[in-house]
Amino acid sequence: MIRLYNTLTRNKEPFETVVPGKVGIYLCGPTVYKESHIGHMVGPVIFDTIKRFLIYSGYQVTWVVNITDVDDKLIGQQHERGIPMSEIAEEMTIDYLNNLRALGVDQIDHMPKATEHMPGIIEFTQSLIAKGFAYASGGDVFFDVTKDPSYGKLSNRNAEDQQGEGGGAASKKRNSGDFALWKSAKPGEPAWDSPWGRGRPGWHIECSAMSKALLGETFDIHGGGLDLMVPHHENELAQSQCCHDKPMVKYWLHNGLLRKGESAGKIGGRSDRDPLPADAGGKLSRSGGAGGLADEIARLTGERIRFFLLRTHYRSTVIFGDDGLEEAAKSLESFYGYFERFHKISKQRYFNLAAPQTRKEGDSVKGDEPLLKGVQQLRANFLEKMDDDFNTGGAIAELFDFIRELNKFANENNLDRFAEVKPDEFKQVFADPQVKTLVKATTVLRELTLMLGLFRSTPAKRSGGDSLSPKLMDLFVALRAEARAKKDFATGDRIRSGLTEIGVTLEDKKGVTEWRAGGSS
RNA sequence: GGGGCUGUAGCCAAGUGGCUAAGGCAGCGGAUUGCAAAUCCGCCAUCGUGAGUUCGACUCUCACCAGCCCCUCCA
Repeated sequence: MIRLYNTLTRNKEPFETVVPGKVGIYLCGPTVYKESHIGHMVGPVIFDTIKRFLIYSGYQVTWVVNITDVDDKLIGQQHERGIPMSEIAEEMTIDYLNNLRALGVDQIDHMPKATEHMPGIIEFTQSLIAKGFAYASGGDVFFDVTKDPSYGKLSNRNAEDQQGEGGGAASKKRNSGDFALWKSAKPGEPAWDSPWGRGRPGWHIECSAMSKALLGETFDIHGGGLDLMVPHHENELAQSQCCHDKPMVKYWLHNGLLRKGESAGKIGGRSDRDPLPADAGGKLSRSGGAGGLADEIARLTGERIRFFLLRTHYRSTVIFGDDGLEEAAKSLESFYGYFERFHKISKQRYFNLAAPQTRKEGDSVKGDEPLLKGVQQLRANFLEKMDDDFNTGGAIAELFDFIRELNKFANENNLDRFAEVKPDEFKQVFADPQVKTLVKATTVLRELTLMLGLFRSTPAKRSGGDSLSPKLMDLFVALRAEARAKKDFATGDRIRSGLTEIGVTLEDKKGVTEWRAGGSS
């Protein structure tokens, strides 16, 4: 049974969908006024994983991520850059989509834009006015927070504690905590016709209108960064609930925020003895200059970032820094190393293994071999962790045990001997019972890593560079082999240590020497 | 001031009212290796502090200490 932590109740609750077998998920996406930063990827990566897991568990899932393409910041950019808001939005949406793709996020079903839902937004606003929850005032429309007795329940605050936006609009409001559903346009600002004159939607109303349009009045999961809880989600919740007179969302999920740090230590828990390094900390924000994610991905690879994010529970605060990233890279090497070994032995690519797509299908994979029994136990552990509020960190831990079991099996049965089999003899490899067992067990691993959206295809960069390098390496390896054949180990070691210095690792396996470049960058 | 979160080994990080407190990185010892690398085996924490509840707490309660986030735009 799946359980998840609901921000609304501050408890882990059993997962029961509104409609049996179906799940609707709404995740708050970015305002596309500048390039995205790594923080924007946390929600998408975890929800991409959640969706994969839910599908695997037998649900039919619809996932919506909105794009906010009209808002004050966009207007600010329009003025600053002298380009129409729509062009900026388009440019930054492309940037966002590229980043998502690089991190393996491809499960989103709908990406609605605010500007394409104006009728729904206006209708929603009218409805709130008609029901007495909102009022028009000087071309603006505000939600009256005093009309909603449960206002503030998500963050457990009183309406009085909310500051509201103040500023120029303050004089038009009844209460300082009231927030805008519709904002009148100043000259030169993008605007749409409405019953209250030309203007644009407030920040929160689009999510209420679009989630209603695509997922219905009550849907299952609403996600977003912790920083959106106040006031964005609080206001969304108030609008939708007052408009429909029924709960908007069953489960509110909030992911923790990333902080930036170069060589940062852990956050908290250091008490008196070990204060946070000075270069750690600092929140990520575009207004604070964060961005350039595309470059970062190019430097680190999307898979490493995805793995890094999934290592930790989604609700934790995480410091995004080189220490953690390097550790993630080393961890990934264990997996990549095994995948290569697996290929040499079995002649099959891990990335091509056809694994069970559903839990039920996977349950039916059984075997009496000790390896398979062990692997099934690890799989069960893995799924138990995922069932428990999508504990990807705990689940990944099981994967390391997986790799160890697999390597051990290969060691104990000396399966590396198959690496030297010539292509015309592959038949005997395929027929070998132990190889078959290894393939079967590895397929179970594949089943699980696919769910995390990891190791879906050949790693982007494992060995380095241009076409000349392999040829040069062959030469070095050959020279070293000659030296070693003559017991001239000094020369052999000289070659190896020299290569190590420039980042190339040599591995002497039975009969052959392999080399590896790159690794962590 | 108000609302929340966190504090587990050198570092990162799961988890539980009572079996040996996951896993990773680093380190140490061993198998293997000409030596390495890779792989495998083993070692490495009493869970911020104090008090309470309990037969029993790291896990529950309270206090304290430390850190972080939100209450302004923010994934």
